[in-house]
Amino acid sequence: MSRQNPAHRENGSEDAVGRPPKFSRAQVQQAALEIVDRDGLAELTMRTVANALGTGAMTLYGHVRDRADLETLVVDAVLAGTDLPPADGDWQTHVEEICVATWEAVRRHPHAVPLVLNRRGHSPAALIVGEALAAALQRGGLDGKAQVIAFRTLLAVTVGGVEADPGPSAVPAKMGADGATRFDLAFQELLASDPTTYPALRAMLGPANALAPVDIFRETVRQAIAGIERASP
Amino acid sequence: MSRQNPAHRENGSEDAVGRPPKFSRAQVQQAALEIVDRDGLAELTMRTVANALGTGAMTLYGHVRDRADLETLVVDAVLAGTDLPPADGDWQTHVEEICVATWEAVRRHPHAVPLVLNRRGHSPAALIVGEALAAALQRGGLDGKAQVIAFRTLLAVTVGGVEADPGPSAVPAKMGADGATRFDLAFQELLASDPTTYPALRAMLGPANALAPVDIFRETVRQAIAGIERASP
DNA sequence: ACCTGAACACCGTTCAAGT
DNA sequence: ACCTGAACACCGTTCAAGT
Repeated sequence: MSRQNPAHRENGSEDAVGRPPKFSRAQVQQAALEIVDRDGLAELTMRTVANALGTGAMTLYGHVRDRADLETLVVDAVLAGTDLPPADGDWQTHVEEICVATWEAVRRHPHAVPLVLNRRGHSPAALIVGEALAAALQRGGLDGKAQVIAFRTLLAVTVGGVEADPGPSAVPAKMGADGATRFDLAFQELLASDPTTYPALRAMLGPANALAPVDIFRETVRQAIAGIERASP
Repeated sequence: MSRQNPAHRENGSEDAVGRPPKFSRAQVQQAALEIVDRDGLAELTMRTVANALGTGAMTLYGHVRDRADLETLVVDAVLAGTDLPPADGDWQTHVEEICVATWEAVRRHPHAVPLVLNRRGHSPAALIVGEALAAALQRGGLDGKAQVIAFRTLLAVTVGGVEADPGPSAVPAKMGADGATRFDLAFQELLASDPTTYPALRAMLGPANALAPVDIFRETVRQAIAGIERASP
């Protein structure tokens, strides 16, 4: 997992004569994720990560290309936590479980959500999840165009599901650029500040708050799968 | 549009004796969006926006609470560009057109996509789009739980659709924290760098690249609607 | 009331040295 | 070969003045 840049060596493999590196890229990854989970996104810094590893900021550049690479490392750690289900049973259930497992993995790290949205395309772990999803759709008999559409629908539903409701994030000590309150809360606040308009939105508030997030998400995935089946019966 | 913080006065309404403000919040919004579109996200700065308006950075704080508020202003401008369709014809087509219109509005500002993902919950313009979508679903006879699920599905598909393929962004002069290459490109690069694994993903590359982004997106919306219909016939 | 420069406490990253 | 402090060119924002 997470071998991002071939130019950076993995682990303690000292080639030639020099000293072995003080720590591995995996340790950088773990330290970064811990900081994000514990202190929030705004605290993720070259300096804070280096400090957690007991070195100076510049030492990180032996393991990480730049700040974007560090962020990718965090995203990769989050997505690597996806508990992919075995490929048995009907393909519909299999697809559903893959999406829910991915959603749950991201939800375990609410502070990392903005990073996941922006950098999942660079994460090798995202490839593994994507491959599982694509294979499940193949197993369902979809091919070519139908498979591409279905793949994009399910990816969009999963990513969009995380984005809309990234989970209860403890208010970070220092507010990140992404804001302390997440979408749903902010949305409801906005709605509350203008109580005369938006009747259709307001009518949904009651039913929405009566449902558990995971149930809402699972149902959106089921509806997506139903739509896929109907398109390719 | 975009009255975010009641503490900040709109436009040139000088109350009492003092001098009138040199510019309006709307002008800040326009200047910020222009910078994002032209120079990319990394160039959006209190100082660059202020400079575009011919003042010092601190003057912005009369119109904007902080940097996050400035970003919300950009998001609001993007979403306010949504060309909402009239509410006639069948509700399915109406819903489809709302989603496509939203997707197109965001796609007109590819550099702003990360901002939209992170801050749409704070945008009044997002409320307007959401209300239109909710009303269309009501018109389709959905109510309570079914409406909430359908709303979340369509929102997820739209947001996720933008995220997965935010459109061709001219390489910014200075690369932003979000990276110059967008998801799809990065993903294909990653895939190409490991040509032995991920057969199911690789099998989709051909069909995927043969389809126009808008066609893919429209089809995912149609499938989502089909799934909604099946759940609430 | 509104504007604004100076200054503060940060960033990511380059550079030039250390061992 | 690997590490690292100093330094550079930035940030967002506070503060204390200006008019």
